[in-house]
Amino acid sequence: MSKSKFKPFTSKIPTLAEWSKNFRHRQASAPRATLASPSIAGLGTWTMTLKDNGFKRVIALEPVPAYNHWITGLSEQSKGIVEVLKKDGYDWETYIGLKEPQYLGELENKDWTHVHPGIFFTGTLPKGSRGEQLLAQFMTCITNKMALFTMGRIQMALWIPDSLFYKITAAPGTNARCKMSVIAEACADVMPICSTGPKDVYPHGEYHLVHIIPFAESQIKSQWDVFEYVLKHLFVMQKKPLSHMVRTLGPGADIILGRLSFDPQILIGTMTAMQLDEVATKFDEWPLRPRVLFEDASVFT
Amino acid sequence: MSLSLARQAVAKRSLRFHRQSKYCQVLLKHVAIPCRYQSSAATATESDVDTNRKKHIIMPNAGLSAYKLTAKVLPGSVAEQFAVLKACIISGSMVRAERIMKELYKTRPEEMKLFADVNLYNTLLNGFIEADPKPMTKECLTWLDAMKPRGVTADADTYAIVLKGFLRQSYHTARGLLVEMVLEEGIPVDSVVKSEYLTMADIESFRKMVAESTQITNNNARDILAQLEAAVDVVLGKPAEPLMKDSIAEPLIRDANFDPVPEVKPTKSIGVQFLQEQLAALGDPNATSRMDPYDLQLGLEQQGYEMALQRLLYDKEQSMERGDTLNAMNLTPLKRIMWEWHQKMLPLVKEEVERCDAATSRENERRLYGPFLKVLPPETLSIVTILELLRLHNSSGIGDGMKTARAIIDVGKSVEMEYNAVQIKNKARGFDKNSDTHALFSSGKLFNLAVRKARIDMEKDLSQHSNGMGPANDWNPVWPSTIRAKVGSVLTSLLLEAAKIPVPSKDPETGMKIIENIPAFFHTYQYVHGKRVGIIKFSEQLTHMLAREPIRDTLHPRLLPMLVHPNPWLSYNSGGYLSTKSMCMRVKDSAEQLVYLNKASENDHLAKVFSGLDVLGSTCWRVNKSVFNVVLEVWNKGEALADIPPVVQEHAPLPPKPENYDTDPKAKFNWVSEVKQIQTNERNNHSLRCDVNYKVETARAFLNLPMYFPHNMDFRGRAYPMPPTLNHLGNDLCRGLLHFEEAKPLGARGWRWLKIHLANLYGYDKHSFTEREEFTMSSMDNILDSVDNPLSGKRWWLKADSPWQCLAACYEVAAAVRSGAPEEFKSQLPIHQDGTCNGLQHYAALGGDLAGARAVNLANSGDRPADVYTGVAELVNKQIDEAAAEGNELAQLLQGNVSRKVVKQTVMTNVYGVTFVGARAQIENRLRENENIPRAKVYALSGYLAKKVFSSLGEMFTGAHQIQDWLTDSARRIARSVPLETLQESGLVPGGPPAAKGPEETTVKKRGGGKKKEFSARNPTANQMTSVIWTTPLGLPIVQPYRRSGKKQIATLLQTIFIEDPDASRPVNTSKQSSAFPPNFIHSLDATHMLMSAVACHKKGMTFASVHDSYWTHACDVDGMNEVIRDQFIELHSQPIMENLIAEFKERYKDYRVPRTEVIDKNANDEQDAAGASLFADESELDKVLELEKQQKENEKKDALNAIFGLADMPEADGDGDQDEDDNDDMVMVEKKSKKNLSKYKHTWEPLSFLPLPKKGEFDINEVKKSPYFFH
DNA sequence: GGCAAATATAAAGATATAAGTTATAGGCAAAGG
DNA sequence: GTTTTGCCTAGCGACAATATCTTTATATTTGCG
Repeated sequence: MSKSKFKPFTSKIPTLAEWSKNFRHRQASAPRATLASPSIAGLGTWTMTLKDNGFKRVIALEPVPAYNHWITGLSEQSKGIVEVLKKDGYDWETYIGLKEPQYLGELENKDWTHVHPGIFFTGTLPKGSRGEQLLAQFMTCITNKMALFTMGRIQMALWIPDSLFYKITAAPGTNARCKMSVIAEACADVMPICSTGPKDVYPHGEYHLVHIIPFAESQIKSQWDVFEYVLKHLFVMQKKPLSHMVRTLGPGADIILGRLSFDPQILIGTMTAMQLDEVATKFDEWPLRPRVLFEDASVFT
Repeated sequence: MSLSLARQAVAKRSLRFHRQSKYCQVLLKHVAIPCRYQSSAATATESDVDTNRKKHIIMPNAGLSAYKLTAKVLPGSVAEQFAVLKACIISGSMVRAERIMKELYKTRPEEMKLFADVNLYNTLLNGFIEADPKPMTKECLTWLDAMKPRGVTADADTYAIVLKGFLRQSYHTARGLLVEMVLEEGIPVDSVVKSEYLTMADIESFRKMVAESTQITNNNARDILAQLEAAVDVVLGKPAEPLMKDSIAEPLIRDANFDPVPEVKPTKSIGVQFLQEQLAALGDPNATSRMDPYDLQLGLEQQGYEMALQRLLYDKEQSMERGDTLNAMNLTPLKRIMWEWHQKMLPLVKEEVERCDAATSRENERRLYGPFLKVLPPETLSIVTILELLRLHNSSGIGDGMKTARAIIDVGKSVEMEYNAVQIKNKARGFDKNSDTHALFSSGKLFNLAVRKARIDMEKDLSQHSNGMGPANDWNPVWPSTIRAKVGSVLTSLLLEAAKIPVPSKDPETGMKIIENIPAFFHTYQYVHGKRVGIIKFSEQLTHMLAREPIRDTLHPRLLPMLVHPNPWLSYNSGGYLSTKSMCMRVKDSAEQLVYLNKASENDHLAKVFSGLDVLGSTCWRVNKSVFNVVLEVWNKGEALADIPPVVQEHAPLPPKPENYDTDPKAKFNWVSEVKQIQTNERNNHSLRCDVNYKVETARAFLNLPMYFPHNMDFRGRAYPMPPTLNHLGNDLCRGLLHFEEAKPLGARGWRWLKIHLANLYGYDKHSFTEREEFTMSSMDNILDSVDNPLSGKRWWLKADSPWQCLAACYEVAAAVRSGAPEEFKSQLPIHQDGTCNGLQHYAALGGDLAGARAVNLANSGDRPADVYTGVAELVNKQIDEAAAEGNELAQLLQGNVSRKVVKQTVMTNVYGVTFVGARAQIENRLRENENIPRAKVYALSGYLAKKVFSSLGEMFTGAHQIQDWLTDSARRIARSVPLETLQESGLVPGGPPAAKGPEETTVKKRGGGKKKEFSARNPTANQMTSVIWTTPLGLPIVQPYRRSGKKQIATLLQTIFIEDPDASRPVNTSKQSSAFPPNFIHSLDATHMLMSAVACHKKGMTFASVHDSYWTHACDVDGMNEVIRDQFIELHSQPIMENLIAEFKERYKDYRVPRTEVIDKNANDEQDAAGASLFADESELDKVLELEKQQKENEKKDALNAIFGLADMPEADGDGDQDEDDNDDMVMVEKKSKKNLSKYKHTWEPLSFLPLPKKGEFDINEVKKSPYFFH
């Protein structure tokens, strides 16, 4: 049942035209710039596609000299459309640098009622922990309007590995439901565009292109640190009811159960982002809640 | 003191000997025939070879099935069932017990044949007899009859139990049994009467039976009855009360200057005084202060949780009596709340027990842990749980909490220990024998190996498996950790439910004030490196409460220093504390170590090791009151000083959030980690402060009392005191707080050594003895000032390397000086003689390394001690200068910056096998402290320097390095090796038993068929089960424990926990085995040297203590000890240690095979070599490769392009496919090319062999005798 | 009432979890095309 | 079947990942004649 909820992807590769169809509204609003973060090999290709597809300016983030060389070549033949920045999309500093006027500084647009008309972020996330971490971070940045999203409600199109795709799109009650799906659910539309076959790309594995459009307003209203604390603790056991897991938030935290608008017997994994946010809010209001919410046993010698 | 007291003790006990004729007789039998042992000693040289061979315990490889039989390793599930069985018997659930027995015989017949011994049966039978409400004699007889067919021979205890049962029912049957016993089993009647399963009343009823059996006509029966009567008379003819208080017992506290014990803020006391208070409080007012120390020690060990409970109860009742209202009760808030928890928890425990009783066969968990909840009353279970949880506060680096796994296992373990303690206490008859041993030991006789042997033999005569404690033949299976965890989790979860704290709060909606009853503890989780860790946390309110109250209420003391001599080690698990069962070796999760130790113990190989440990334990200590007072003052002031951390009142204010906290993840992250760091620091400081608090508390508790530290060993044989908090291995503070009990006049030499000692402690230890002596004399003003105004004066002592010890030395020196006649001053201060880089000393001795020997003072090297670190630094500097002259930039930067300190750590850790990386890190740290070094260059410089240090070390200690390498290599070979049988069993080598193992075969197939790789020379890891094992010159078998972890998840009530599975097959960790072998081997040698020296010192009447390679004695005995140290070192190294080692290896690993990879295609190999060479040498070739790579990448790119967008001209899959194939072709060609050039390898098994030993150098070990700074 | 098949249940094995990589890089052993 | 990837990185003393899903093994029930 869980699987049937997802749009099945054919291993057939969509053509560029097909792909473009999915971004029709974008074409209408004539994008002025894009960011590409070609994190994995072979995707200089991706940059090239963007170049050939009506973007006015493509800023390519590529820190690895070997690949950088490649993109630079691309840049040269692109007549100034493609611009190479030797920065890593993984680095936080990169996004500060991008706010410089010569890059995206001019385009900053604090109006979140509309999707940012001028900036489009795209790239490929690597398989493994790094990519996962990065995607999760993108989502928290959206909901908190941090980093890239200080510049506005920027839409993204990301190539992500299979496993990540299932996680980020997991609906309440599904097997892949996790912290990241909750945050994604709360702050953005995540829509599949197309997929690769298992061996189409290196490193091997299925990749999916997802279109991420931040909501005008995140559903997470509680204080972020509190929400994160609550989320982290509750998701230790998703198959247990909230009434059980809420106790792990603090001694006597079950007192907030009666203050909720829904049945506390609900299983964690089936809770919606809004419900979780409500828990976080009530938890925050609870006078006896633990003072310190940072509790990383960061024990290094 | 010890002598007079000991003599008294002996005299006193000898009275008991008369009563306890059996012990007396046996003891005399053995001791009175010294020639038996002398003769063997006389022929020792002659039979040396023989004994040497026997000295090695050799067991089948841990991977072989034979191992399980020989080593008698109890499988986990059986161990679990045994524990349950015992718990059932103890709690009277005999029906269940019987069912378990039947089930065991049905499902585990083989194991039962091996492990179901007469002691098990006796326990079971006794359970039937003592069954409530009436003896289950029928079942008893059934199982008695079942013994013989199952190969279990009934013994006197068996019959005692059965007879006891029938005496209450039918004299007829009893008589029949008696006759059967004597005639068929040949068990003498009197041995039955002596059985510890019989009470005096039981024996009394024997008499009654005899009296009522006058009409018996059968001759045999009459005869036997007569014997019985006689035996009964022997026992009952004596006073029935065995533990008569000796009124002549010397009062424990006999210190002339008995000081009033000052109060420690905020805590009061633990330990002895605690015990005394308790005893006094519980209506034993007179006995405490004049109690026999032996009994007091027993009391101390046995002040179980019951005591704590009763104390709580007592306090409570007292306040009630005083008419306190509930609110104004004279209990501290904490105690009151603990009482409430206890009250709340009791019904919960009781309910749980009932639920367990009612548990259906479906409720497996309850059926498993249920019986264990019945071995102790609910009151005890409750208090144990409360106190254990409170004790674990802040353990495992968790702030205000503990890891769940730790908590529940500890609770379970505590329940088990308490249960054991209660068992022992309830059977007081078992103790006399023990105190006899103790008396014997106190007299010093047990250091005579012959007497020791006699004593051990005697114990063996009396009981096969005596542990010196409790009923000799008790069958007491240990609770496997799974059981402990489950039992602990039940109790813990009940406590979590019960323990609440009322806290004022308010409703956030209405703003109404309310009281919330929040849990004192709660179960939660934390993530560490993405892994969940279960935590039990204290609520903040509880933490605050704890902080305000003395630790004595929450810290249930355990393993305190002893008041009397520790019991001598008679077997691997008998010795040390009087009634707390302890192991002579600290073994963690390595069954193999235990097996070898046990075997060695059984075969009497450990006598010398044990007497060494006994000597260490016999050293009597006192708290140094002068130092203690200063410590106390500092502590109460809350000042940070020396090792004492400051009091931190409130949390430090958090740093302000940065401007861009809400927008920049980096900024946020930095701030969060800063906060976390602050929190960790606060936590660390707090636990440091707690640690010091425990130490000070312990010191205070023993302020006027003698202290003994029972010792045991780590797996290499290094000795450690068992009391964990305050001991002489602790930090400077601990050491400063302790000195010898005995005071000995300094004499001229001692006075000199005292002065030298002070200089050493100050840090002035690289100079000649005379210079050091002068240093002390010239510092006299400072010393006196330190003594007179330790805190208000110049605080000179604080500048010392070891301030507290230095202060102690100052007191001693000052007192000596002021006595007017220093040489007559009686000193208690231990004087240290430290090996100079002891590891290297042993290496140098083994390698016969001349230069090395000089560098570490094995040979005299001048009028000052040679200092390896300086030596290495000099050598390095020389090389650097040369390199700098040649223009090496790095060397130039380093010139003049390489001090002794920079290289010290690396040189020191070199013997531990530090790697280049580690060494570089160390040096890096040192270089960073130096401002002359440009930051950016530090890394490169440290790498460069590390290399130089390594090469210099190699130069200075050639022999040592060769040996180190040889050891590493040999260990690697061993750890990779596999016994021939394993190969034969798996059919890799012909010649094995032709598939005799039916079931074995199938299981192997099952496993192999699944997913696991097949066992072969190429893939041997899963079957590499061979640990490196060797025997020290003293006979201690050493087993390196490094294996792959075999942890499994275990379900408990709170969560699953992850613990080592005792049944898991755990292949060795080859690299750890080999890299750790050299240090372990050397440590086993230095441990040997230390134990030898300990015994030798003791023989000469010197007090001895040690911290591994630092040997301590009274000042006046330093010269004597120095001689001993050297003699023992020479004796140790005069043996062909390395030759013995290799011989042992060859014997132990006879017929072992090592996987070997060899090149079979010579040509291919050559080709590859050529190709490899060209790859780097030939420019054009290199270009070609690069070109190829480039092209490959291009193809990849194209490929990806096609894949993603279908941009290729040809539509869809076809084009892609072609493209793919083309690409692949290219790539394959490249690969093929390289593949063609690759050599073929063959994997084979070859016999385990060793490299020849490195050649020994010229150094003559006897030089040590003449080296003044060997230890200094 | 006996035995085999089918089903239920338990044990064992796998996998995901969090989230900046923590400053370093070489040697050796596990794993996999 | 041998290159690539990955791990750890000075020893001992002080211990310890866990929830949940998947697969496999074992126990129990059912079904049948």
